Amino acid sequence: MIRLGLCCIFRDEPIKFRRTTAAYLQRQTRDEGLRYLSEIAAANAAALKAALRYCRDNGIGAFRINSQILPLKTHPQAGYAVNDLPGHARIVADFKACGRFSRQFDIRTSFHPDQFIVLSSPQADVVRRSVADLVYQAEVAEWVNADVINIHAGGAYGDKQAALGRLAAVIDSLPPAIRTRLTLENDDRSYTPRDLLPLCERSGLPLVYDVHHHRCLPDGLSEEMVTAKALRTWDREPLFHLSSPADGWAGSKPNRHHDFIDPADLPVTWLKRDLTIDIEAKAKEVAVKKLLKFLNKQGAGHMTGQARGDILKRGASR
DNA sequence: AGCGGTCAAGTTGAT
DNA sequence: ATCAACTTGACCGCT
Repeated sequence: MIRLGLCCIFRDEPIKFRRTTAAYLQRQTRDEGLRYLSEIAAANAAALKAALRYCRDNGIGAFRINSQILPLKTHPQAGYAVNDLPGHARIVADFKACGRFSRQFDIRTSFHPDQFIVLSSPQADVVRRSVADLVYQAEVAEWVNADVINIHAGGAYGDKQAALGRLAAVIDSLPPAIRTRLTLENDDRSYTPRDLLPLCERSGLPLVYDVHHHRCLPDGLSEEMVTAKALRTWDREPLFHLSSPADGWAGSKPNRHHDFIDPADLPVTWLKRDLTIDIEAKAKEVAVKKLLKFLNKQGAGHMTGQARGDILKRGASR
């Protein structure tokens, strides 16, 4: 029932995604740069396939794809169209093969555009560039069968309600490829579940409930309450986030992520339901496998007969 | 071959 | 007023 998700990269497994920098590209001719970007894109499509295969083979049910899978795609100078890349047909075909693999083995994929993607900004150009990046990520999402593009609400600018109003207006203007995948996540600085739930309910956007952020920035709503409300914003399998604090809850910086997940940080109300939990832990696949092992043991421990093993959608022991 | 400074972008909050 | 912290390494220039 529960599936655990791995975020973007591996700690031990030799699966790497490549990148480059604008400075490096700008020292070359346009053609040389595009050839280089094409190599990286092809390598990243291969790495994604390897990542999905790893997930399948290790009982990991979801994989978050780094937003730099096509590096510098929308950079003002170094940016490019897919069709500019030499061998683009093959590259797109490779990504689409990842999409078929994802469907075939039920490995859910998602995107999490980084902090520069801000739809609530009062600066029109910031919003324009953010939307351009979402267009790119939605294009790749179509290829690879990703059903979630998850963003934060952005800055508060001293007036959260005004910022949320701008956000809602931008959301309404987005093309379907983005709109149908877009989700909102509570953050640990400005926007709590209490802030976001009304917008989610009104705009029909699912809430990606990050319980770690909620613990860092509480809003008076209980975890049980937010869990229940967030579940209702989803028209498909919900996706939540989980992490543990690096130095414990009493440490100086509880918002920093630990290498692993302390099972005590997993809300009990999340168990035994259809749910994707993205594991934000620095030990990456090692941390996911460790939690899977714990949950399997746990599931077998307090359940009997037919229910045995059903706690997890995908078993860890293969 | 290996090391380490640097990397497109926005916003906040700590100093 | 400046700058690290967010996700987090991987890359590229230099020795």
